[in-house]
Amino acid sequence: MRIGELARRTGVSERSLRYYETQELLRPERTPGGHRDYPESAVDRVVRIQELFASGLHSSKIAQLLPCMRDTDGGPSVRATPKLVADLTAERDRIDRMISDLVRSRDTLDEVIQVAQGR
Amino acid sequence: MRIGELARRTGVSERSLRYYETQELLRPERTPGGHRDYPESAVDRVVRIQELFASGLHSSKIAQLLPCMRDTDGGPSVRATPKLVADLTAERDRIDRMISDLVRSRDTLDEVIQVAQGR
DNA sequence: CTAGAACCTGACACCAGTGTCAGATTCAAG
DNA sequence: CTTGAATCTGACACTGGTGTCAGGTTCTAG
Repeated sequence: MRIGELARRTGVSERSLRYYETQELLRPERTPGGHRDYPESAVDRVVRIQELFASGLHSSKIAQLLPCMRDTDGGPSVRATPKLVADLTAERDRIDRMISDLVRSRDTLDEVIQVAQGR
Repeated sequence: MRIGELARRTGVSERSLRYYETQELLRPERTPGGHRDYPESAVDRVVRIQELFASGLHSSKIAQLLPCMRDTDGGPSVRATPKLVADLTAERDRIDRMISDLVRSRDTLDEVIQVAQGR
């Protein structure tokens, strides 16, 4: 599929999809004329990438991580190196802390909203 | 208390504490010589501010939000305007979505870590 | 063949909180 | 008083994913 359709279906801008390619997160085929041609599996992959970006991972970590995920492209999943596992574990813990912050902030907002709306 | 101690106790840099002041998130007293002098309650307040920043709120929203929180300084809490309530509700929903993303990312990382570590 | 939509590359800008440095002033202990 | 630690203001840089624009090429329906 072409970049326009992929953008539409994932909600990610064409600009970002091209950026992902420079970061080696996506490797679309090319038509003879040079247009990008993505496989169907790219949709899921892009959604995953977006989630990981939203979670604060940098593109280089995501690039290392992707080949270790299964169901990415049906391909055999590469096993993460001990170094990468250590990095990912640190990210995991950071995400845990971030979730805690978010929950506290949500509670804070809820309280203010509730107080403001009548009692 | 002085800025150094506040920084130490909250884990927030002095640079950031000064920045918070320009954004009107903190309003410390000043010594005759011009040094900042924070009340004890500033510690909690700074922690809250950090959580809110970490949750993606911008300083202007936080500045509007803070006076509506209770326990901020023992002072009477201002009631949020309908406009502000609408904004905060949108933020709340955004935070909810962010938490969902984070949980999914955490699950992704957990799976890769688990696969890599023996079976 | 042709027109318009879609796509290409490359470049510049932005955001907004934070790090860091420089040079001057204030504070507090001896 | 002196001296070293702490603080002050102001300025510049960075980060890294994304928006946007320009100028050119490819695709596809009629």
